[in-house]
This record gives sequence, structure tokens and C-alpha cells, in this order.
Amino acid sequence: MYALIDCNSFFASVEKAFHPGLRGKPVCVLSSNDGCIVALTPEAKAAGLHRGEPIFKCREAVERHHVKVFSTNMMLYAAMSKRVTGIIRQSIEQVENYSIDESFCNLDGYERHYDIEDYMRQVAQRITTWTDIPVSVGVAPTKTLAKMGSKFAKQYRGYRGVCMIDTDEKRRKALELFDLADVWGVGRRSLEKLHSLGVTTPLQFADKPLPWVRNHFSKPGYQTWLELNGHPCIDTAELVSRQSIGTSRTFGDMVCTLDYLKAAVATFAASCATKLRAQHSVAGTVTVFICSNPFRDDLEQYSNAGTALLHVPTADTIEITEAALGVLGAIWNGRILYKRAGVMLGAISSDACVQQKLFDPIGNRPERQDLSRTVDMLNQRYGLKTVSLAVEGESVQPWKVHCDHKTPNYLTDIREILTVRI
DNA sequence: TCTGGGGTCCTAGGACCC
DNA sequence: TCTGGGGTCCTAGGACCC
Repeated sequence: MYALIDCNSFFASVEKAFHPGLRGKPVCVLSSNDGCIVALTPEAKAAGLHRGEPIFKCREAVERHHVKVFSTNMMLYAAMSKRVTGIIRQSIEQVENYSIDESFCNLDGYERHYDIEDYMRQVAQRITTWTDIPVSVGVAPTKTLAKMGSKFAKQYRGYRGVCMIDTDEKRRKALELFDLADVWGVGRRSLEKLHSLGVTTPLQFADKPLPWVRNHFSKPGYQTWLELNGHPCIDTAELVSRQSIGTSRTFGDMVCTLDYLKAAVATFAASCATKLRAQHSVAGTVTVFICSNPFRDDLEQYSNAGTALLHVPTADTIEITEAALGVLGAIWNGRILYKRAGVMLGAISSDACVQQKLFDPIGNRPERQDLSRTVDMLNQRYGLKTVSLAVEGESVQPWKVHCDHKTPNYLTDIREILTVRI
């Protein structure tokens, strides 16, 4: 059996944990640049807000229902996520952190020593007691069914946090009641296709014969079908290192000058390089893209991208930034107001063995690696951007994202630690 | 006025090999 | 005149996830 432990409205719950006055109140968390709603509490949903909605379109509901709005603070959420998974790992041996707010647990063998439902309920209660984050748990023979279970557990209080789908009868009942659109692996396109084939519930899909499934779907659809029928086949084993690394942002204000665009692209390139070094990899390509604001049909539209090959695969901030700025120079068009840009690294491999070039323009690579390592250490110890390239520019620039409602980094920065008055 | 960011996997088709 | 068969690798685009 698998258990899926899912944190309810995770980002919003973290904010509530640090703002106890908000218990029972509507809370939502915005995307980067304070653009769209990305997380919201049931109270905020009841106030008529929806995930994905641009906040400026629902100002009225926000004011009328006194919804508390927060900017996103990923450092804080990541630190809290670590606490939650730490607690899970104390009770369960095989835990996979599937995402920042979800963990799969392999419960093989636990049935011999524990009542699984009780056991998982204890884990859930411990998480909520120690972190103030409410969680929902689904337990089932496959991951797809476990995810369904966790949604039922979230929806109906009667489950007291844990929904077990451990008999065929419960499985069929769950498949009958569950919303097809919410099945893990069924996206917008597959939903349309299933509807056009006359399938409207997960149960109808699960009951289709194998040849029908193979005829209409390829591997992903087939796997979902197997999982819904209780045959585990989806492997979500954690990836040790990423195959591509990117940093991109929608700008706070639109920019047109090349210097600001350079500063943005250099900042993104440095961020990519830092992530790359953290996973002990090197990259072989650097891609840069820039684009105008697609929502402004009164302005000239433009978007372009370009890729540079690195002579020797590298994780060096200076080299990667130089390559990125070279691409920017080639794709930049001076007539445009830009709203978004990004840098992506590809052809990623381990830094343990890198093919060298006989005529390498970088004379002393080990020395440059020491430099990067030192910069990383300084930035880790004294805060982000303690040391950076001059081309990244000053801290206040028009392209920097808006985040007007950001909670301090209570868990990761000693200068921002929570003050409690008694 | 204001509209997110970061990933993975799968497949089909083209280029190329013998 | 008649023009094969069996592979691999790479890439772009689609679909999906959080």
C-alpha cells in the first residue's frame, strides 16, 4: 500500500502558521510579481476566489471579505516543507518527496505491525501539532488511487484526515464519485478526449477493456488505467539531478533599455549557475528568451530566443553569463517594451568528468572553480547576492518583481527571525 | 494599471548508419 | 523496368505535473 500525505492549501497554511490571528479567516498567496492567486484557504474559496485568477480581477471580493493577501515566499515554504517531511521520515522508512507539499510513503510490511489507518492518522496529527500545517492522507494500492484518497480526506471531515481505499468495493465507489478531471494524469486534453468517447467518470474509464484503452491512448493513459484498476505501475522515484535548469521572471515594470535587460539576464544566468553547481553538474548550452507583454495588444509584440554552445561544459557563473549576454545581444530588438525574460541551461552532465578542449580559452579552470565555490559559500553565509557580477546591477531596478505582501524569512535568516511579545 | 515559474516524459518524424 | 530492411539518435512539440 502507498500513502500520499498532502498538505492542505500549503502556501496559505504556512502563512497562517506565522500569523495566528488569521485562524478561520480567508487567506490567499499570490504568484511571483503579485500576479495570480496560487494558493488559497477554503474560506478564501468560499469568498469566491479561484486558483489561477489574476488578483486585480478580484479586488472587490478581496476587500468585501477582508481576504488577507500574501506575496509568495518560496524560501519560507521550502523550509517548512523540510520540517514536515522530517516528521514523516521519523515514522516511515520509505518516503519520496514528490513535491513541496506532497510525499508518497511506501507502507509495505506496515500492515503486519500496525493498523495502517490509525498509524497514518497519528502521523498526520503529529505534523499538525508540531508545524500547524493541516494534512490529508490517502492510502491505497496505487499512487493514483492514493491521490484520490487524499482528496476525499480533504473534502469530507468524517475521514478525520485519512481515507483508505483498501477493498475493491471502496475502490469502485471512489471511482464512481470522483471527478474525472481531478484524476492524476488526466489533463485538459485527455479529459476532452474521454468525454468525446463517452467516458464521464473514472469508473467508466477503469471498466473499459484493455484493447479499447490501447487503441485510444498511449503509454500515459494506459498507466493511469492500470493504476485506477489497482495495478501499481507509476514510478515517481526522485531525480537526483535535473536535466534542465531555468530561471525566468515576469518584470515588475516593462523595460526597454538594453542595460536593464542585461542586468535581468545576468541575474537569471547567475541564479541558474548557482543551481547547477548545487547539484554538481555542468551545462553545455545556454538559452536566453525575451518577450513583450502579450496582454497589451496596443503595443508592438515581439519574442525571440537563442542558444549558445559552451566550448567546454561548465558551471562557471562568468562564462555562463557571458554566453547569455552574447545571445541577448543577438536577439534584442530596440523598439520593444519587454515584460519577461529567462535563461535556461541544457546538455547537463556530471561535473565529475568533463571533456576538455585542447585550446580552451579559460586558462586555469581549477582556479575558476575555486572562485565559484568561494562565492557560493559567501552568499550562503551572508545572504543572497553578497557577491555578484557588476553587470547584474543595483538592487532597485524597474524589472524587479513586485512583492508587496511578503512575510519575512522567519526560518532561514537570523536577521528576520520571528519576534514574540508576551 | 495590474495576468507565475519550474520541471518531466512521451511520441512522431527526420537524419543518419550499415 | 524493377529500387530493402533494420536499426539508432536527436529534436520539437504536446501533454502533464506541482
